[in-house]
Amino acid sequence: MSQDNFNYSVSIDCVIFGYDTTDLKVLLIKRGEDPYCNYWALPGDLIKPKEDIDDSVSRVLKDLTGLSEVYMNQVKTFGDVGRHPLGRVFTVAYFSLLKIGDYQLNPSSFATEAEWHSVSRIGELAFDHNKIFATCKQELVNSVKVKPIGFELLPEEFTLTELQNLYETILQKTFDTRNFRKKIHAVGVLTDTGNSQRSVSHRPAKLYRFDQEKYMELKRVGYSFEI
Amino acid sequence: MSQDNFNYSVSIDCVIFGYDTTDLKVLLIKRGEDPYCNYWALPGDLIKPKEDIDDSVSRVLKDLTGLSEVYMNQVKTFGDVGRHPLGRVFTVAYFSLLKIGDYQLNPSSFATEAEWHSVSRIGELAFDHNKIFATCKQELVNSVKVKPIGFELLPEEFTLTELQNLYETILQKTFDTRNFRKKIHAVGVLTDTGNSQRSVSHRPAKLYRFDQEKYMELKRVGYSFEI
DNA sequence: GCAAAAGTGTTGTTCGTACACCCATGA
DNA sequence: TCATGGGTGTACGAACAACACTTTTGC
Repeated sequence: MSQDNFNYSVSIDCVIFGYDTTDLKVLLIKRGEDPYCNYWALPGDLIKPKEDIDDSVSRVLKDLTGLSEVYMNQVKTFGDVGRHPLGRVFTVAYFSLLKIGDYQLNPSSFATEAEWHSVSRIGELAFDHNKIFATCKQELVNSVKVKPIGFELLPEEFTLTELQNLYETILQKTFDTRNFRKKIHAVGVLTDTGNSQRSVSHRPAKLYRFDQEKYMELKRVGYSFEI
Repeated sequence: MSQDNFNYSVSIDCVIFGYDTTDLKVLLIKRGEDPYCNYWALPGDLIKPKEDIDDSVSRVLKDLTGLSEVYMNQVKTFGDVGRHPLGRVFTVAYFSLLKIGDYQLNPSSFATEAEWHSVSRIGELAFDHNKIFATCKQELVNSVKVKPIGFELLPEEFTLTELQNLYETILQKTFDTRNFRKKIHAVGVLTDTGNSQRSVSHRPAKLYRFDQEKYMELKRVGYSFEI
């Protein structure tokens, strides 16, 4: 293997999902330079020479949102010959999930502008980012059916109605309230916090918390979640 | 983005599965050069400058086995800083499935030696190939539960017992014969060929064929298979 | 007391699982 | 005729889907 073989560039791109009580959103940045200047794009960056792939994603997430320990999941690598006008750039696509309330735009971010967009209203993105986005959204749908990752999108304490709305939004279908609650309780990864909603003009809902330990235990014994 | 950013190399590696009536196998090559000279390794190659990722995999498969149109599936990209001693090499891992009877080692292959190994008896492989292999094997297990890809590993015409053995081997569990057949027939992607086994010293089994069209139709209407 | 969302149980149906015997062939 | 694997149906229990009314709060 000669030096001639080290001619490529590799980046990561990240489909960052958030959820704000009614709507599934994705965080996009507006590009400030060519190519695709002024287009909305997925946040991403070139991988640095001494940086593992996952670390590169963590860095981008941290720079952009200020958050560490964000849920993330490698989805697929895109590398078609013509996908980047400046040369052969491979990109490793991830999706990640964050609690939208925790997020604050980092003003020193490399992007000129970052904004949440409804996943149902995404226009034409830079590069092949529409394709990447579609793939990652599908992967979110597949994952959410089988792993209890929905919690990553909700605040620490949440009501069962909020959880149900989240699942209905992502999976684009409705659930029967009673059956949904039965199923969730059967899974057994929720803890009743003892708290309730306050100052709502109807019967206040109980607040629950996701129990990471119970989930780990279930995973250990080979449990498979299915909503 | 300056020229300085085009310093990396990208390869594909392929976990090629085959099945020979009792055993799930993987095709490994023996490396003829350093690093890891004389180690068994996953077949793979650097991606060429004008070659899409999938095309690169097809090329490697064709060179090695003579086969085109082999089932293949991108699994994950590995790119840890130290994974390759000669520089920063990312590798996109695929698994693929082929009918072991169709395979003939191409004598002009780039490998010094290629050989089927039982998946249960894999030694220490070159680079991080043990990790890649484990990831791909797990992905095969996940996929086979939910997509009828098992057929890719069997000859054109096969018996239900062969199919059951295949699933039992991959999933490492046993199925009740009657229940297995009920489920397979319910899926409805098998066609009775009208043929039977010949010259077996017991009641000859019917031969079935996988019906690609019926499968496509099911996929179109949003069907989800579950064995 | 009324509007608004929270919360809760039962029943019928479907699906999965467990289980044992006769059949067709070659030797 | 015997050895070998091929092929089939039923009954029970578990899981899932459908469905309506009472409760708690703010105004």
